[in-house]
Amino acid sequence: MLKAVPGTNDIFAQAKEYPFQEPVFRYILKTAEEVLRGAGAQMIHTPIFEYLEVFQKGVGLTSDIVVKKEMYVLEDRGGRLLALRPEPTAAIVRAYNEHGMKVWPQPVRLFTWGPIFRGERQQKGRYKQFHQIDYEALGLADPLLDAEAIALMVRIYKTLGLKQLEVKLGSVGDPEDRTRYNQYLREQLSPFADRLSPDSQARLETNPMRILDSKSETDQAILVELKLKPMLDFLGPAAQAFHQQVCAYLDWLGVPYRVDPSIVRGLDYYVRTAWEVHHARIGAKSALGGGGRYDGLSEMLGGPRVPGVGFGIGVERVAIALKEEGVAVPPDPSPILYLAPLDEAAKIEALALAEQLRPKVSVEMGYTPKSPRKALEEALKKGAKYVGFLGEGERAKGVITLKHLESGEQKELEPLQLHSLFEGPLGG
RNA sequence: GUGAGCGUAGCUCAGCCGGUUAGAGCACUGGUCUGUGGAACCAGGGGUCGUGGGUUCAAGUCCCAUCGCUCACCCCA
Repeated sequence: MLKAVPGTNDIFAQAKEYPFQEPVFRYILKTAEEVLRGAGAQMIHTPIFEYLEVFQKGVGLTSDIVVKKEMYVLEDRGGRLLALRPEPTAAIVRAYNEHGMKVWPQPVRLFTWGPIFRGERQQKGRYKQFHQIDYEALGLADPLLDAEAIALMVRIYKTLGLKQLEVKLGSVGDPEDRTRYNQYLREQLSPFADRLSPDSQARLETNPMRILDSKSETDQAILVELKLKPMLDFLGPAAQAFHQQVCAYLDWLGVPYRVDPSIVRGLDYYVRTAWEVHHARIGAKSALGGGGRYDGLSEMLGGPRVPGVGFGIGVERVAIALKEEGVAVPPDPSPILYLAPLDEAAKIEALALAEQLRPKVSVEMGYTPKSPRKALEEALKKGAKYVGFLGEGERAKGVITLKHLESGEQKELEPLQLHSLFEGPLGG
């Protein structure tokens, strides 16, 4: 039998894996949408695939997404290469440029949500197709926007009911700063090159900063031994001031964070502010989401200089965190009325009545005639408020028998009376 | 790509030292109960025991291979 691709999930209410239940996803998306709309951001949906170049250039040639070939690439009829989006930011910047949003009042603040694709092997909290909520503030390079983005992100988590959060804030500096830092790291680490893990030896050339968060024990031992200075010590005056301003704004807002000098982002386009929000119990990957500033991204895509800051929230990881913290998620709504046909002829009568009452009243029905007892049990399982019986007796009198499940009260009503009953504030 | 653990009903699992016709609970359908409350009892449907090969009089059980799943590494959400 064919199965879903490993690392992808069917998301529906009864799904066995708790976090991947549709009501949980809806709760997360709805909450995020309320927070972000409430903050004046506007929803945008970009296609889930773009020309490959958008992500190649946007994400950076030394990023793992490109280097390790984690993008799903497809070929269009004309031979153009397309890619399923491995992250949303580059596509949003592309859209900003394509639609001339630079003439709008700046900053332009956008958000989106949807599936993201990366060719990775599945494990807990990591999937080939996962979902992100994404927020971007474009067109203005002000640390106030960085602080606001962090505050909004934290607000989303808190509104959802999460408590065990930690914001790790750092700065990756400006490109010049990073060049100086990488140079410093190469100088310090080169003498130990042969003792480094193979991965890290390669990184020594391409991106020495990545060595810093290597999980290899020998690498870490070397790092500890060398007492390397953190990136933050290499910030130029501008980046330094910017970082301090972000911190000051966060202090002013009362948003708790911890400065983490070792924060390194996986995507090449980040400059200055970089942060991650972590949660205690998500499995090996504890990041609930991350964000940063990417002032150079637009130019990498061949556009004008457009500063920007934004974040991505991993929906699956938030779902796992909600489960771990035991946060109750609103269930699917129950029907108000359950119509129970008691014989064959009543089936169409029930459906016709349901159609008349819908959509004002949420009506479900039994599609197979059953004994009143069975019908009652089914209505209870569905969580209905009322049961309407339609059978021989009702047909003769032109009524339906309506029973209120909680009180047990029951009366025979004509269809018109039924309509007016549900006119009322709660449906009686 | 690498490593480890696990594959028996839709789900959770039991199945001893290899031994007759492969089991339980949940879920589903029906009956007890022919027009009234989630129960209980009874019955029923549902299985290529992941797949292929080997050992054996005999394999769900032992051996080999293979596939799948999960977790972890790398890295990220």
